[in-house]
Amino acid sequence: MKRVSIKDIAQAVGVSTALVSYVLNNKEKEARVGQKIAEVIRLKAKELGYQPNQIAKSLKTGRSQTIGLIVADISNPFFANIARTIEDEAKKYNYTVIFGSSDEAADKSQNLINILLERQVDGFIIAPTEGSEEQIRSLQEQHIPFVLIDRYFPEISTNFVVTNNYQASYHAVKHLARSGRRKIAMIAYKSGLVHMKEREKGYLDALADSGMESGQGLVKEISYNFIQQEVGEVMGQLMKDHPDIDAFFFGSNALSMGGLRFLNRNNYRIPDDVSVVCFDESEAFDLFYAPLTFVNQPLLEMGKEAIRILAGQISDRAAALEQVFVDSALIVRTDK
Amino acid sequence: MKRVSIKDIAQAVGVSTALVSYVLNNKEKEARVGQKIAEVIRLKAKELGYQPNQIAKSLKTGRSQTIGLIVADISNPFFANIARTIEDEAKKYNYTVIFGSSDEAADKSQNLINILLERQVDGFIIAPTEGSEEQIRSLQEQHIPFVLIDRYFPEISTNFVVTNNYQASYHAVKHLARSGRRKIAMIAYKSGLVHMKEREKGYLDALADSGMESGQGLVKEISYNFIQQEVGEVMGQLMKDHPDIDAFFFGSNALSMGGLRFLNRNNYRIPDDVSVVCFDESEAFDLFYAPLTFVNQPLLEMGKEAIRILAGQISDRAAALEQVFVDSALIVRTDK
DNA sequence: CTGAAAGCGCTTACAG
DNA sequence: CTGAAAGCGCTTACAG
Repeated sequence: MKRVSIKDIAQAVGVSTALVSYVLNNKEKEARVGQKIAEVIRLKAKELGYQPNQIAKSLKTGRSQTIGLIVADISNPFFANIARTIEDEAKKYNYTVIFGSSDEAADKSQNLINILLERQVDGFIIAPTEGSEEQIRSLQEQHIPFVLIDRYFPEISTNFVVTNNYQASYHAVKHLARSGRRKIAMIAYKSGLVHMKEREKGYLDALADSGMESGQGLVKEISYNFIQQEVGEVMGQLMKDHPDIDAFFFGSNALSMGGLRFLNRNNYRIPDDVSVVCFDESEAFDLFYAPLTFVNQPLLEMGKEAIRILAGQISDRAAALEQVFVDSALIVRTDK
Repeated sequence: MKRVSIKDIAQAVGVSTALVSYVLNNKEKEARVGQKIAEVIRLKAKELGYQPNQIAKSLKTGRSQTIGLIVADISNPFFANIARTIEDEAKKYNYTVIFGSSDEAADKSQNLINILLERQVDGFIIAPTEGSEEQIRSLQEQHIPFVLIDRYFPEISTNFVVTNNYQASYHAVKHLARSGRRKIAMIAYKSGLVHMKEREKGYLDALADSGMESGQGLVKEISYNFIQQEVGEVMGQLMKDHPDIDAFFFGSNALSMGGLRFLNRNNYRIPDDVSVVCFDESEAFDLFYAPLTFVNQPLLEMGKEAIRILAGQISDRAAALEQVFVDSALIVRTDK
């Protein structure tokens, strides 16, 4: 059962495909198509249940109206939420989104980029993995529009939308210090990526500015692929070496989950034994026995900005780079 | 900067585009292309950094190697996890996935289907919304491959992969009864969709089989769009009307979250005041003060099956329908 | 106001 | 073993 094409309509009405194309794309004025014939064409199109073939359109116009979204893992709530805002925003610009999960692995990222490029996406939104600098540079050389999200490479001039990680982290730790905590540990990812480094830096500076001894030995880095296993070991060791730790700052939502689980299992009470601040929200917090303070990234705003910038780059390759730092809020929760 | 095409390679090597096409698609044997020339072509392709244009390929072959995934909401952990398994499985079959969220609204679903159809997806995986029967029938009439997931329409013969909702629900409630609960309420969605209806039926039958009075008055239905508001009101009213309720069965992950939040806020202790069983897992359970028993759907298996069936339908439109019921496990958690 | 025609980048019989 | 050619479904100058 062949789908109906522009040609079918043209034949049915008795005009050329050119007219049909103009009318169906609302270019009647530019093409000065007759009023009545336009009406007839439109009617026939509806009657036959015509659906434009976007693939054919793309081939001709060089625009697929599709964008590629590469995140670390679509099943991670942080990225799932980002994906949703991007989906909604993209729709407003008439874009459809193809997504892929890189699992923080450069080779998977490269593979995804290739596949999406073959699919002729008009642009990318990418949460770049460690070691993907060359991939990003290559995109740049090919003049393919993209905007990085969540992280970026300081040494490469690109569009990006990220939260102000340093500041968010600094405030979070300052908050702990102000509420009287004197030995604050941080659990982070083992990653050279700027977002994590900035979070660590914010933590360290906040310690220093609060007159605490350098936290160097109190920042622990976990492998992305073994969070659940490593978090327990690492925190266990930390508490053994430093029984006087009185607060934890968790560098991401997955780290928070793992860390809180450890604290629960080992019967550390929050906030009596240790205080906790988490980077990113989790719906799990709502059910936790203690109110949890966390850094709240404005996902909706990030998604909006990313699409806005990308759409701008697509329609004008010469558009100026945009580097957006959005501010995260520290949501302080306490009812004691 | 034009991307390099098959024509560029042909010219550079001095052969026809036909040869290049055959070689690059590994059809040298069928086309009996010369060994050496094949090698030269391959080399030149690599040298020029050739990337096939999948759009052009699609137009010619009528296959986009793309599948459309329609879920209720990609930011819902249940669907985000499904999406991930589908992404991974699809890749194995060389498919790429475009997704969209319907928000359980039939008009959005229709809109998504249209957009994806225009994009020439080879098939769909759909968690159908209430009232989308006609959309599904229409897909069927157009002989477009698809498989429903999570829910289906009993009155329409289609492929689907769903969990055995009735059974899962029945066991869950039986479990509560066996552990001595005598007045079990259920919080469900207001929905005519079979998955929710079956869950309610399983609940009712389990009550009856356990010698409890009909639970009719103890099933409450919440509007999808107002969970957080309604759940509190509804449960508050329930507890007022039936102070002797000693257990709740929550019909979905979002309902569980809302319900548990209500219990927390109102200081009902689990399991001392009320017992709870949830449909679907949530990472929030790990951090909850009490061990939570839940129905665990095998998402990975569901994703695998869905793609397997869809791929089968795509390559053979005449393939027999497949209706898969996977079994969910009741994960009993208790350390008291 | 309208039509004939080229062409987007491929694949694939067909002919030799 | 290889090339010329048609055609997938569109858009868009160009000519009239």
